[in-house]
Amino acid sequence: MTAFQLDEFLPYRLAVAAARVSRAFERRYRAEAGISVPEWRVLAHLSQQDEVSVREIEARADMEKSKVSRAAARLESQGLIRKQVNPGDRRLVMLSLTPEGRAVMARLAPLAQAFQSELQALLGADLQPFEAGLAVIARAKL
Amino acid sequence: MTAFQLDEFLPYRLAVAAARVSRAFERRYRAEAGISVPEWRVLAHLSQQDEVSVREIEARADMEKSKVSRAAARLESQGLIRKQVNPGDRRLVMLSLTPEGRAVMARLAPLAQAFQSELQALLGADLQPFEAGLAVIARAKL
DNA sequence: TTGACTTCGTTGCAAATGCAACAATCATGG
DNA sequence: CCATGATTGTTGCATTTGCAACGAAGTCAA
Repeated sequence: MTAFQLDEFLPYRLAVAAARVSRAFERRYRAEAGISVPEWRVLAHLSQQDEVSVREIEARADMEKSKVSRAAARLESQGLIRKQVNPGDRRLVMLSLTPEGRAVMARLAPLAQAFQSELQALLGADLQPFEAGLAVIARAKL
Repeated sequence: MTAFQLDEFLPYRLAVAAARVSRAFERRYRAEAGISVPEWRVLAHLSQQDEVSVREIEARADMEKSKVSRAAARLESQGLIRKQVNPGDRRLVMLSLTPEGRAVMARLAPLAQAFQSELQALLGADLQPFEAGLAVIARAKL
């Protein structure tokens, strides 16, 4: 039996790559806006959809609802988002960007674009299949 | 200005994919051996190299040294690894598998192989470029 | 309407985490 | 030899995390 090789183990390599990329990008927006990863994700979600409930972010952003809830609380106390109870279904809390939050995203979006471009250049010809792989994994039932 | 699309943001997609894969695999070895992700990583490293210091694992496994240190402490108290001071350089702590640890890895390695095969099948023709992408990211200076 | 059940978001709590500080050890230059 | 600085691993501490429990709100059927 050949010994197990962690170096060639896909979940491991994927985790390491993701952590590296995440940390690198986090350094940039942390320096620019002083927010954490969960906060960034919530802001980013809100920037592409005006009113989103905690539940929806949980489902789409791969975050525990308590994580979303706490990130939202911090963002609210920083004045970047607003939380309001949905009148139609009072269990739902609708999150939306304040003008300050919108301004922060306006500064962050170019950073994100630039970082993405770096990554794309790095991947070169492998970019398309790489993205396809990510899509497959995101959809797969594991 | 086109709105920022989190769905198409590579770091985000990579993080989500990695987290999904990690959680899925963790469920399996957790059920089989009752260990955590950091503990699995340490064990796996030790199974491919007999004696490894905390420092080496830190460097290669993308883990904080305190994380490695604590995972090693737990594994030692479970009787899966042994810690001994390196006589040549007494700052170094050499970690190695006990027979019990080796037995656990013997049960876990086939699980890992099976999981890897699933992933490879999932990725299909995209596998090679996908792995190439991971390698590029792992090497890149971000 | 009532009562049982579900869904949503928050919170308590124990565990995990990252970072800085630290002691122990080693290396290096004088 | 000594003194200074670097390296290694552990620990203290504040923060973050995941999970379960919970209250509030909604649904549905009888």
